[in-house]
Amino acid sequence: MKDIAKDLGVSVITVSKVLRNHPDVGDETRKRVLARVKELDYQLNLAARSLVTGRTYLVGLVVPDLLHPFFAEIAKALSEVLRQSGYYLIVTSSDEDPELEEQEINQLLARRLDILIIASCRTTVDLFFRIQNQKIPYVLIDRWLPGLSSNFVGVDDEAVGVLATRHLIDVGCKRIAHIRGPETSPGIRRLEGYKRALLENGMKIVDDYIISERKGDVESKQRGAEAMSQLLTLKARPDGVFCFNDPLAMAAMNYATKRGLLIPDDIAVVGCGNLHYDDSLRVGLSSIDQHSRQIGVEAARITLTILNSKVPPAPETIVLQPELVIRDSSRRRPGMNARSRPRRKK
Amino acid sequence: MKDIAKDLGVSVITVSKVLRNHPDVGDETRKRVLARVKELDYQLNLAARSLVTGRTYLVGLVVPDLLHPFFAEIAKALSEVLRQSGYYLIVTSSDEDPELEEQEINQLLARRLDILIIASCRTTVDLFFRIQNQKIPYVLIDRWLPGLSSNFVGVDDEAVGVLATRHLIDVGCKRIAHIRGPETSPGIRRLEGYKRALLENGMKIVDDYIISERKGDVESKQRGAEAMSQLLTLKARPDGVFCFNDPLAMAAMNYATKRGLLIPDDIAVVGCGNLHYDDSLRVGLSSIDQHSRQIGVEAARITLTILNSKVPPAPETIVLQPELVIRDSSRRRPGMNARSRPRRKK
DNA sequence: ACGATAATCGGTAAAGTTATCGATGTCAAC
DNA sequence: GTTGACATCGATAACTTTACCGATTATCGT
Repeated sequence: MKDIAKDLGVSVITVSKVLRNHPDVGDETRKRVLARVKELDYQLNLAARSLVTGRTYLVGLVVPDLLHPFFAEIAKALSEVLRQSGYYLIVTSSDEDPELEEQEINQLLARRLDILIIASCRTTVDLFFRIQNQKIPYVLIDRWLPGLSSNFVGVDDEAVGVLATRHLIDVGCKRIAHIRGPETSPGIRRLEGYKRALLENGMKIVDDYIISERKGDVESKQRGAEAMSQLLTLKARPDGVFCFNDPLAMAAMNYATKRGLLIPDDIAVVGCGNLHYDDSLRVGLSSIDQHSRQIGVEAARITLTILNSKVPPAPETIVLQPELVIRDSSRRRPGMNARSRPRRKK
Repeated sequence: MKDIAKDLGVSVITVSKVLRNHPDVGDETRKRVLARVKELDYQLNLAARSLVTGRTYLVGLVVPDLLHPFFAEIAKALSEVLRQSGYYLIVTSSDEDPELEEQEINQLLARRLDILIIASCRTTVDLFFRIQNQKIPYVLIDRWLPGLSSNFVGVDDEAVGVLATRHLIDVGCKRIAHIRGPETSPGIRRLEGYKRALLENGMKIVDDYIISERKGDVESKQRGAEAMSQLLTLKARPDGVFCFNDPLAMAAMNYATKRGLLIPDDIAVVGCGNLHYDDSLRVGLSSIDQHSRQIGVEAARITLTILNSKVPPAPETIVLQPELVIRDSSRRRPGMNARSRPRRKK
């Protein structure tokens, strides 16, 4: 900038104004500056600007897993919307590790991002108070924490559990299992929904039918298979399973099929996520759509509202209603369910 | 930092040294500083540091589509490796739009990232010369451009085409089609591999069997269906298809199945990407593994080499060899191929 | 006790940009 | 000719941190 100013016989300030489209500069001068800028293909230093303005135009996104289509879709939607307002996304993955998540967030705080969007795998609120201390706003997505009043965008996870379980009941399942998710709000609430649906329909909650996540479970392929294997050893074998998410459901179905069971006749399956490949699977997977893209869009909207307002607005909470998408994995063919057709051997 | 220094009666410089683990400071002082830092939970301003040191410890990643598991996996691997050396990833998506890619890259240049990693959808090299002008190093992944000597990590795409096509020939296909990818190096080279394999086996190249991508094609679900539909109208219907990637292959298979064809008996299919759900599909999808994770790891390695060396090292090129993974979509059951079994009515 | 070496600390300047406000010039209106 | 309004431009200081080198003290061998 100094060079350009010297070359043109104007001041650095004027050059700066041109670069910011500040009206306070003559047409003639503006043209000359822009010409020289292009000539040198000069690149502004945004780090220096940030230092002065106190804004980085960077939005941090912390997710447990970038590979999971659910989060990838949110990231994509966020990125698209924010870009239009000149904000950029810096994405980090916590790998479902609370420690790592803390480190990542510290790093983002040090970089003075304008705002953070977090799908947290933490179970305590202390870290978020620290964020608030730094006066950096944040929006939670997918998962919230009790005792924390903050912006939140996600799906009604209890409704997810109810919807899936009730559907299994509707198609005639009598012994419904649940392969549950982690100890964060979606895992907890979907379990609650599952329980509520059972109770509302006069069914008992059987502990053996609820498969918990063990620590260090990451690979859903293996976990789904193991969970299903565990269910199949039970004396009163379940005839329906609600799985926390689609990858788990897929793995569970694969295992059941390999063991010779028919889906949905022997055991019906419902997942969650409504991933794009759900209807191309060996057996089309019934799933609960949680509107991932919409979550991203809404989070972006809240983000922009916060960034554009002088004083921090009151926390906003957006809870989307999930939708059931029925496919073959839970479609009982009439007169063709487990009770009416000859039993198969093992 | 000024406050901390004043509180403790030391200079700002000393505080700065402590924060950087500089040895040039006494144990006693170091402890006192660290204590006060924790007390105020003071956050370093990395933007200011960048201004002075000229390094941001940020790595830019530009991909055409974050949702595509291939790129998501690369992003994840990159992020994991780079993090260990204190570098962070800032990811942007170009949506396969060369214009948008240029804007994104400009933005990243202005932010003075230490290095860029790019899966470019551009067909000209001018932009890359501009990057070189800014003295910012970059690594290309997945796609390269002719006339550009730069770092590159990717798979041998001609081998991909040869491997897939030769396999289809091996299982007895006589009329092999190719649903091709975009006009970037992988699309071009895989097509070349396809052609070479045909010629080497004395087969003719039939233009009608090569389905090109039309401009603005993004949704592979629809494109796969349309491409397959186009192939099925041909008088001499193909009995094998090599698809540019797995999502395309999946959509093509779905369409063929819906039209009553049997896979692989009526038409065999091979994709590319070896995605994790490939063996859970209605018909397990044979695919070419392009070692996505490995690409990420190697790119990270090169990146770190560049960042750690004083003078820019000579460009490095890493070409991984693809691997064929055979599943049902191309497994001809003996005595059960299209020629030996009774024809079905359309 | 002396100089030499090492350990510890700090002063100065600089990095690239922008906010704020004051200065100058022009022109029309009265 | 004075006033006011408007357009255009620039000087100063500030944002936070670090590189470089010089200054001070402590330690030690002889």
